[in-house]
Amino acid sequence: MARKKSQTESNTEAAETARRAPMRDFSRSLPMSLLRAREAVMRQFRPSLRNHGLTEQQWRILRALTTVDAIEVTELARVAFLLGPSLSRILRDLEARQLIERRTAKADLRRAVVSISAKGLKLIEAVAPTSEAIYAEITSRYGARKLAELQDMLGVLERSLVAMEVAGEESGEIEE
Amino acid sequence: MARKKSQTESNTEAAETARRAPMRDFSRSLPMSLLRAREAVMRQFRPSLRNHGLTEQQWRILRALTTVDAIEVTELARVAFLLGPSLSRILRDLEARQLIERRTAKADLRRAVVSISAKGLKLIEAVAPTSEAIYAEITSRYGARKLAELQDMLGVLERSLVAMEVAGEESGEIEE
DNA sequence: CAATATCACTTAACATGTTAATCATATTCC
DNA sequence: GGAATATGATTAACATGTTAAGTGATATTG
Repeated sequence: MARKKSQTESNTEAAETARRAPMRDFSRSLPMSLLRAREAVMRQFRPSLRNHGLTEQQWRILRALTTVDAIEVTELARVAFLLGPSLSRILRDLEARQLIERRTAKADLRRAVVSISAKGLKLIEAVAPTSEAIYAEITSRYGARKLAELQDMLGVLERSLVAMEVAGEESGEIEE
Repeated sequence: MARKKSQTESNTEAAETARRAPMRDFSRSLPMSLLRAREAVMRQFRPSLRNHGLTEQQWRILRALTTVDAIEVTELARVAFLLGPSLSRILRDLEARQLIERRTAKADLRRAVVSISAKGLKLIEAVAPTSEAIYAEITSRYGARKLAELQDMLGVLERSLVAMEVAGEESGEIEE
């Protein structure tokens, strides 16, 4: 875990040292690499979405809804990769803004079925050109082939971790 | 785009169709690939961190602090890849839990300098073995070489987007 | 068929992400 | 030197991430 300073230290000097060569190892961890890469990508999209009054997650949901006639909430959560509570809140807001429509399944009153509204479709169509242009620019800068390869590798990584059971509960907190 | 149902459809059937082959294209976008990969990785670490009363971000901060004697808040934000407001809140909490120490720079009263406390170091040392074991397991499953290659590609992606000015303000919009 | 478990959300509570505004100190420029 | 401006950090406000608990509907079981 990177050697620490040893004895009597001057903090000013240490701060200067840190400014010059700061924590190479730490910032190279896999989670950090993924986080920074994703942030670099999303930084490109956010301003455009914001101009249309949409957050990243709201856009994910509307975008997903354009590819189906209707979909149940749980399935939508899976596809848009959102947790239930987040999705619940966002759907409430999108429904209030009349960008989506929601109704209850007749066969099972527990289930709600969601679909995009005409207004929602119009909004998506307004945003899509810019988004696609940005995506094309990213692809062009990074290289289409390399991009496909990267996504393959990410998919493999994801699948190789699915089987890996969560290792967390080492120290016995068995109760409950 | 996954063929849609054709004519007279019962919504139940449509939902079933979506369950089987849902939105391949959408879930293959780069942001989604990165998000899912990162989530797959973090899912391994979160339970262990949680057992020690730490969130992912709190751990990032403490971990970063172990590699320096002291560091200014802005620099810490850069290294731990957190926005100022998030860091501000987290530092307040970590300070209240006496896991870090904070003091004001003598030369510039605006700047705060943060360092990890003995208690914080002890906590990190308690978490580190499990974290390192998980990281080793991930590396082993995915392959060390492949992992290094993936991180290289992520770094290249990140750097190739830095130059890409944010769309929506085509370098025109100078001030205000 | 009634008690119970399970399921599909939804709410609650707290932590962080994100942008804008604020506050105090530093720096610049006249 | 002092007003204008810039900078470091925090606070505010709102949206989402995350886990736990709640609610109503459906499935299971005895």
